[in-house]
Amino acid sequence: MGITSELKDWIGGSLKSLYGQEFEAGELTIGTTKPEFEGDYTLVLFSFVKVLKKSPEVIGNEIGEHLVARFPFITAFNVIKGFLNLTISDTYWINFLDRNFSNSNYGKMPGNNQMVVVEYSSPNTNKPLHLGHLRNNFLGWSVAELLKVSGHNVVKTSVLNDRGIHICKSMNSWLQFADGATPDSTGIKGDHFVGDYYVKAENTIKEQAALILQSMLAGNDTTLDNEADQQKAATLVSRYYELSTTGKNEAAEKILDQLKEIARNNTVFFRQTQQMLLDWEAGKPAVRALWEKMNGWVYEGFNETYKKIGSDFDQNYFESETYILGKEFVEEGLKSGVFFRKEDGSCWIDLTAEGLDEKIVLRKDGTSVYITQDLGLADIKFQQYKYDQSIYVIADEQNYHMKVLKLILQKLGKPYANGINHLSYGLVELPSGRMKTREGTVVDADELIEELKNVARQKTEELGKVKDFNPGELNELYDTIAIGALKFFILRVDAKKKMIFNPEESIDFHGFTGPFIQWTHARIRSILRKAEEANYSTDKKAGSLFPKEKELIVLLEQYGSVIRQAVADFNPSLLAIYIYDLSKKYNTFYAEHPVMTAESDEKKKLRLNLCLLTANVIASGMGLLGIRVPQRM
RNA sequence: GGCCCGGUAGCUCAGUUGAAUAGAGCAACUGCCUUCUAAGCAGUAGGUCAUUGGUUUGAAUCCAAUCCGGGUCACCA
Repeated sequence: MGITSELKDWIGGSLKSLYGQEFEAGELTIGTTKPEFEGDYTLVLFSFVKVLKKSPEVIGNEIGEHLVARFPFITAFNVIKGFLNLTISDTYWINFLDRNFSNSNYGKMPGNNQMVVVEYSSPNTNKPLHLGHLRNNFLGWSVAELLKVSGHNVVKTSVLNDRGIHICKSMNSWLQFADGATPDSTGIKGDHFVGDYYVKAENTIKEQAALILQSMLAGNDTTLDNEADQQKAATLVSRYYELSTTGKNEAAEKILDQLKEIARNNTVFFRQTQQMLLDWEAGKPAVRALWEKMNGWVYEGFNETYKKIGSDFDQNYFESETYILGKEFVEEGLKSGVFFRKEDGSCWIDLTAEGLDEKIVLRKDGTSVYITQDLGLADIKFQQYKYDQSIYVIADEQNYHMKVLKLILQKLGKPYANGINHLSYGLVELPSGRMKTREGTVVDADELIEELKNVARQKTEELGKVKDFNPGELNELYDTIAIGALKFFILRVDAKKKMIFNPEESIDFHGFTGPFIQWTHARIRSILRKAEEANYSTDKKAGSLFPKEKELIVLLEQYGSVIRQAVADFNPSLLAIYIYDLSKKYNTFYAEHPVMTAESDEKKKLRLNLCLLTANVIASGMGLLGIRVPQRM
């Protein structure tokens, strides 16, 4: 189970027999001993002082003596201030290493029959994936793997946002500007190809809107095609002039924004796009065919990128199929009084008692809104998988939405509501702030990976350690390093926090990075290959450990508890940090102790086992982050 | 404005449910490759943990207030 919980058991036993007091495991604070003190693990004594009415020194000595007398694996103790430092015997650690060095399942937990659905990625089909999507993909994939390794059954799902006004913009743009061009005819990757037409659409709307705005400000509103807009615009324009002539520029700006919005909605291009959406909903064959064709291009592009970054899904849901869902929920909610209908026919839920607002669940025209669709999808997922937990990997912009989703399902008395969890992650920002598609400040996923591959190639050629690799092997290595650098860079930071990506400084290959860990692994493999060539083997067992050897084993022993913590918190960064610490520790050990030329056979054997277990834990841990480790680099 | 999240070294980030002198990497400086891969190791320097007050044997961590930054409160998804 892990040395820490074992120690807690032992200490709990000592406390009971010494003082007749029961303590819960949570009441015992145990951590690794700071390097400047003697010992391996440390118990904090302050919390016992009040209950036991003795000084920490006395308590520490009494517990220490009791433990040393009862457990041969605890060989020594010392009490400094309020801390009891315990030394675990070398034999304990050597035995641990013996038991696990060749255990290929080290760190894995047995199955627990829990079903977990993880929804992640969920892109729009009108533009290629960018850095923000990557964080989502890496997190979702890694959390799913962490759940698997800790014994859960996992289904990875994705919702493709494949319909809506944004998709129609790309379609309309393609019709007007493409002249029949396709990804094949141009050689452009499908998702980028469609994304380019989306950008063209936005630019067209912007240009047309600018003209309309100009004309509105000149007092000419005939370009607006309905009276309501004309009146609204006229009022806003006069207010705008009023504010700007009296120097209230900030308020005037806000009015101008509203006018811009009206102008956008009145452009010919936008009107056409709206009509297209209506035609799509009516099932007009030509529009549907175009829609399918263009989405097909995007999927081809996505699949290529997914393959490159290692994302995979057991089940795809399509918004074009789910957007009508959830209406039966509304009926059900109205009947049970959880929802109510307003005069205009729209349906709502009142969440003010929970400190939230009223939330609409059905439009007055009877169509579903976002939250309604999600209610329906949650239900479909449950029917399909009978999940114990359903995890949504979604950016923290949607914290409120997810809170509402769970709350509504709870109010409707759905048994699966409590299993809904939001893995909320912060946005990836540039030093200049948020990435914006409209402003072209988005870091494209494919381009970024290509750049990193180039850096990997350059660096590898410089070092010249794999000159015998063939082109295929080299390409695979560059992929491994580039994706490793990128994934580690993103996964090493706490998902909840927003992170800043600086494209100038780009992603490093030294220090606290993926390539450093990959290189450490390659370095270990190199030793292990040498040992294999030498056909080395012995039955001799070492009897004692050097500090660097012991520290490494102590760290290796913690792998399982790190995984448990990472799963419990849905937080792969704990694992990333751990693997880095382990690599760092190994390199320190490496610099101090030779393996193949060790001072004795038993030391050589011990260190080879240490190398093997370290390599296995690095490979397995990196695997859980979705990062491959090379044999050589 | 209501609600939510954040503020730790020049920069990017750690800091489990409060515990010993707040840690890494990058950038700067010093050593170390005829010995298992130097994408490394060892070391130096760098901090008013946003501010103020409180709780506690003990606070970066908990509480309150203030300041700064972000998100959200759509018949968009």
